[in-house]
Amino acid sequence: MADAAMKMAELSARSGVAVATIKFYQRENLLPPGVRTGPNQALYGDAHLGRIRLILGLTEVGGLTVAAARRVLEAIDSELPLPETFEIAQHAVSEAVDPTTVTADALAHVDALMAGWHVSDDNPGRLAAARVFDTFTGIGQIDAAGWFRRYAAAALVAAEADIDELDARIERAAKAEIVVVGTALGDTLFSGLRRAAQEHLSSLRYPVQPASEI
Amino acid sequence: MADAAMKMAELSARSGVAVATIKFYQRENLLPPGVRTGPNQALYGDAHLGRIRLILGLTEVGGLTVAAARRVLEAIDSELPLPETFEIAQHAVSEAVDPTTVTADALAHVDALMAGWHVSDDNPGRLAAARVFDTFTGIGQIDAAGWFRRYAAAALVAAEADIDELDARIERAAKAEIVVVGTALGDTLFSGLRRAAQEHLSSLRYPVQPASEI
DNA sequence: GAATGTCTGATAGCCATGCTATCAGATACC
DNA sequence: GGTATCTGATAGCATGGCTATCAGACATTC
Repeated sequence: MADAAMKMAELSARSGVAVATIKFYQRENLLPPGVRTGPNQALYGDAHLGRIRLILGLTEVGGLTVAAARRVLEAIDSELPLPETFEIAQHAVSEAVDPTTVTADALAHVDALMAGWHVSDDNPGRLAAARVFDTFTGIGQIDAAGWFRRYAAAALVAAEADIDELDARIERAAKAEIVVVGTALGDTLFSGLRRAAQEHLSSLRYPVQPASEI
Repeated sequence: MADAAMKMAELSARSGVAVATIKFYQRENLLPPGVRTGPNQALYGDAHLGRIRLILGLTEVGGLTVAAARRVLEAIDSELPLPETFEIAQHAVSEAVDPTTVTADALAHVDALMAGWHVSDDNPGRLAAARVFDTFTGIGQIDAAGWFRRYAAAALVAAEADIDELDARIERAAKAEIVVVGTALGDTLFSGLRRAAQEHLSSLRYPVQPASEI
């Protein structure tokens, strides 16, 4: 199974992705070209197969657009220092928030939560959190400060787990991949686990009684 | 400002949403019709304004599709018991995961994390988490168990905050709205805060040095 | 050394989503 | 009574993510 060389048809069969779609990924620069063996022949290897699986993970599971996946994959492939790779991944998975659309009040509240954190002003997450704050108050939900504080605590736990995973890798390529994958899939993982935890806690606190009406 | 009655043009101006878009929301049953005062005249109130803001929050900030937002709004409007409303909101914000696409192994791992939790087998979050597990191992990242465990802890913290917010409301309508909004926006909030926490922890652990490379 | 099948890049098309533009007729209101 | 505005209905448009088709170049088998 080591370093199998194959042509397009086999790559398609093994990845479960249609030939036309693989070509689409190549056109979009998500997938490098094969090794050319003639004007219209090329061979693909296990690296291509892995790359396709990574693309599917980012797009289908992580919910990234093709454009975001491209930026993220470029960051992996680059030889940029890790912090830059991290930053690119963060920007790719966070859809841009126009800074002028969030209120100063919301930013102040969010910054208060993150007192003591070293976070740059244009961190995409900071703006996204502030926008959630604005949305909450705009909808008429007030007193969300406690909710926000506890989410910040949860976020810190998750981010520590992320960084520890990063530390556990040695090579830059492995670190870069875990940064990207963790950034993209961490959101999906958390939201899944939160749903499960909600059901668990809800069933504890609101036990289902016969003919209950609340 | 109480219960202002207005026509379409004013509703559009006050919400910042184009008239055609408001009509689109009505067609899609996101927004109830106005109070008809003639064959081609209708009046709208503050409830419509609030509803539009809620729609924008769900779609633009929470990232719901129009179809998902419709399901969620219907759940709010219904007089269903709260647990059902919760469940609808959960399904609406989680894109469906085909249970046959996740491996038994992944489910076993996820279930091990949630040992002691009361979670039904078809909880969408459980399946989503298992799919992330599969994606992780399919990409060649192993030993993610520690990472998963810590995310589960974070999810529990967040879910507790969710349920406490719910308990803080009294009326069903308020509870239903916080359930829906919290479910939809909680993911966005967390992902923002996690990004910020990542930058914070990363800067602590990998201090930027002059000419550092890694 | 041809016949048959497979590969290639390029191009165009398709479908879903989320609006947006236009229309014709009815009403508001000065 | 005349202009501005409202109404629902319908059609159109932009983007994203594929997917189908094509003509021409190999490859493989006999």
